[in-house]
Amino acid sequence: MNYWLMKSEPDEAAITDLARAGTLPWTGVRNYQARNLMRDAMRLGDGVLFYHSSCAEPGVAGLAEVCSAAYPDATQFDPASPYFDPKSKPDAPRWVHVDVRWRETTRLLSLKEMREAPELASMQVLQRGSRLSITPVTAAEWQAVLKRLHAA
DNA sequence: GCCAACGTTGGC
DNA sequence: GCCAACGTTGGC
Repeated sequence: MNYWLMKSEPDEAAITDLARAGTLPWTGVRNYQARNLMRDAMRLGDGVLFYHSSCAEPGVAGLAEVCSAAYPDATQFDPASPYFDPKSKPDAPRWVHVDVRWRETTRLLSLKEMREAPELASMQVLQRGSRLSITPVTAAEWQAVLKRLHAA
């Protein structure tokens, strides 16, 4: 069992959208490191911290889980999509993604609170210059986040 | 394979 | 809108 933090812009997909849909394909990843994590390291049932980014209140907004293996991202072949990649060919898809399933909509654990929490200081998403949209989370960090989320 | 130029991310 | 940090591109 592994744990991850996955960033989503709430304008595109907020935790409320995931709660409504049940599951969502994690489309639009166009970074090789993040793709490789989905393709090579994620397993069914892995825990996901659903993080809202590029918004007024960035932070962890809920919990989800990986519910599919990696498969080709259809948006890469769609010229009308902002994620269209003309260099990617259907017989050799460049971009893949997993599906995630909603588990829980939590209170917002803000980026500010995360930065102020000593037990979360090791989280990759908090490191200087970290931009990766998908980052691994240790079991200890996962437990620490859950403890905070479920505290008063 | 180097690396300068350019593009993107994402908090502020 | 700014800008630091990092990724990608493409000429050589």
